[in-house]
Amino acid sequence: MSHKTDNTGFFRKVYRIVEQIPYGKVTTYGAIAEALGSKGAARMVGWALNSSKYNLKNLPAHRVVNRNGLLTGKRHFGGSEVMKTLLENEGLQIEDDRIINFREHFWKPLAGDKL
DNA sequence: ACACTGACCATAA
DNA sequence: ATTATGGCCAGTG
Repeated sequence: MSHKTDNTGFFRKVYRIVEQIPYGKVTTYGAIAEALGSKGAARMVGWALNSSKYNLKNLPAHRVVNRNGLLTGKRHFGGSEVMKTLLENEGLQIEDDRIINFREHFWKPLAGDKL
């Protein structure tokens, strides 16, 4: 993995969207990939966020969950409850690694922004 | 250059 | 309901 700060292309676009997720809102890997024009590249979004922990530590990566509102990335936040706690601090309710009323807190990335 | 992996997703059986 | 499969594409060995 690259521990550099020179993120190019796809990764940079992912970061650009993630940093726009409003406080208390969440979005999904697939939605980000779709906004980027690569619908099937949802897996790469997670991969980009994985790298982000070496580059951009302020990135609100905890606001990205899978399409079911499941905290699938929790194991990459160090402790097992870290991601959950971060979200709860933003007013979300989580039960069994799933965001309650996920749809109401979902934020759709703006597909139009050029990045 | 090739094979495999991955914080995913949609579809099919 | 669950499992299997293909796609997506950057990174790594």
